[in-house]
Amino acid sequence: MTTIDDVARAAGVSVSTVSYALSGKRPISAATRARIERAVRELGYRPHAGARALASSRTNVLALMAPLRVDVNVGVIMQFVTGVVTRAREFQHDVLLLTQDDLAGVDRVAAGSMVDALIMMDVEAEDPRLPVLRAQRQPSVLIGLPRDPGGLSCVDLDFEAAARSAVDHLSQLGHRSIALVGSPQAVLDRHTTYAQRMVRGFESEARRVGAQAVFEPCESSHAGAVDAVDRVLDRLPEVTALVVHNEVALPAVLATLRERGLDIPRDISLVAVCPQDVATGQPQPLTAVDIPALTIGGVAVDMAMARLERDEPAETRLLAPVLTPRATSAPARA
Amino acid sequence: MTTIDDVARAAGVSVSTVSYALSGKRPISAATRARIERAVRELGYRPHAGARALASSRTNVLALMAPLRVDVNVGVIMQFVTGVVTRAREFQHDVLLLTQDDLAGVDRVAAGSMVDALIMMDVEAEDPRLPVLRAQRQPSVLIGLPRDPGGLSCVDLDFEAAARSAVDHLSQLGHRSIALVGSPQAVLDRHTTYAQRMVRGFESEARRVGAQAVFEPCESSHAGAVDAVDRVLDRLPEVTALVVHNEVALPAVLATLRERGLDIPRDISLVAVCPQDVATGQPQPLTAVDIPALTIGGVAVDMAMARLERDEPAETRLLAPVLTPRATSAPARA
DNA sequence: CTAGCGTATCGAAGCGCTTCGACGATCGAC
DNA sequence: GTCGATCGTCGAAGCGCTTCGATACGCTAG
Repeated sequence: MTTIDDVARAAGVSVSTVSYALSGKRPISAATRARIERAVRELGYRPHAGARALASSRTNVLALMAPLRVDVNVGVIMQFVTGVVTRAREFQHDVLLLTQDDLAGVDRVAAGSMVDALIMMDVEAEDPRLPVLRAQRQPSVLIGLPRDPGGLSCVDLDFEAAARSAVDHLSQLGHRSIALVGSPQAVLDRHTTYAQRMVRGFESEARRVGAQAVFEPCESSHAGAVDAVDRVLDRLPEVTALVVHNEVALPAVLATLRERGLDIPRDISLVAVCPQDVATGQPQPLTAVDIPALTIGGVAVDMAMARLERDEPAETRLLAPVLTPRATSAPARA
Repeated sequence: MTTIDDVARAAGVSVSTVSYALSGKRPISAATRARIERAVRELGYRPHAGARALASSRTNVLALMAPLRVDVNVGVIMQFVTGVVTRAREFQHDVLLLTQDDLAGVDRVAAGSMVDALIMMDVEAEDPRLPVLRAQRQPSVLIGLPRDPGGLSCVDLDFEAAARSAVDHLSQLGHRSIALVGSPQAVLDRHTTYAQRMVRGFESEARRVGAQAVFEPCESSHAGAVDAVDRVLDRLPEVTALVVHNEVALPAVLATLRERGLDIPRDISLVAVCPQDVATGQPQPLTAVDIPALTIGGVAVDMAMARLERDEPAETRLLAPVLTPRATSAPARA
């Protein structure tokens, strides 16, 4: 292993000069810097991460807790993760991956000084990890919105507004009977707030525009989708529009509607709440409110860095929804 | 931050005694050990990862390079990752996540001593990362099979055998005209060997059992699936069985067959090569060769640890395929 | 001509841990 | 009663880096 000592010797300067040349924390003459850079290149020098962390109490690593179960929406999670990793790299940080259920992991990596900050996905209303996060000296950022952020930064899509904009869009097209096919019951029971915020926005906006509204949770499977659609048709036979907030069930929902003899958008309009690539990857491009997972992941990193580098206080950011009309929404028939 | 010094003082012993008590590398009397453990607990002591890495040249971190693009099969990747993270924890290791394209990342984390070993997914025949991996002092494990492993450990499903067992199963049911709907052309072009091994196994086994065989690549989209199915029906009108090795296109393939008036398994049998949960999560449970992604991820960690702890030499492990007959394969009609 | 300043560099301390060699005490064997 | 092992513990060195204070030098201002 080549160390900073080797570099210093090769460049004919002291160790501290090398350190300052590489970090830029003190002025170094152009000539000296050049000699050092040359030595670094020729020796293939890489600072030892552990030594650096020990001396500077900065690790240049971020922890990311991701739900690695298969029941949740894998695609969206992957995008969050990608967003985090990509943006982290732009800040010279690497990402340590923890599983959602690894409560002890938070303490291990934070108290053990393995990371500079933590990012946590899929937060629940009363998430048991929150107190643990608050106990650490490193800042953390939540993707999602607990009941009480209390000192932790949060970022998420404004699902309430997303639901409202979906209902609004449909209402403006003349629809008066709208159903929400949502997250699985288990997700609601878990008090994952995005699901609840979605329902709240849906119901309040329907009330405001004077539309009939029913909400049905939907398991993330083919059978679950069939069930949910049938329950909707049963509870609200005059339904002319659907808001679907369940990427996994989406294809099955579409298929079931078709099987029930309903044409989209002739008989029934549909607005999905899902990532853009899911919306455009279906047999029919879906009118949808985008879930900008990549962006959200990136913003989470930005927020972590803001606290780290300029120790800005914790804040909550809710991203405004963007609805893109595509092929699946049309005026209600008179 | 509480340090090992604090613990030593609290327990009334020297620093080295604390270290030995915690690592177990030298015998410590039960009484002393108890005092130390008590101090650790009361002070909430956590060893500083960087300091430990510096002193011991062990980081207890594994690097995992995962393809975080969306075009590949996200679900399977997630399972690999989960398998790796879960198993790594059993060896007291954490996982640092790198993106596939981050070639410099390999050098950064390995040469910078951030990790003890590297695991790389989605290996191509002539992967440009291989020389970089070979240049590091840390061992690496590939998930996949390059043309020349040359000193690197490899683990993967035996896709050639998987294809053979699928063809065999169909052949025994009397099918004589079999098509393989496979990976996207882009994956083949990239020389991802699992796709090639699949095709090779498919074609050789079809030849052996004397069945007609055609292979069609298939884009991972609805349109791509429709295309692929139509091309198959066009090239081999008498086809009675399909092997599908493309989880993303799977639902669309099933839907297209139905749309073309073909009933499964009455008119056409189907064997998928996909993770078990995908096979059983379809509208109809699929006869399938399991891709045991979780297991493979775990085995990758085992192999890394074997080299680390008992420095065993590099080896290649191909997991034997398991075909489970379900609802989509039936005897060919006479 | 000198006081004072900014610039470029150096030396040394210290970050928190592991590990090696040493040492006193205890014990069984002769 | 003595000798060597064995056991439990300690002290100190050292892992590779950052950072603080000091220093040396060349300037400019007065």
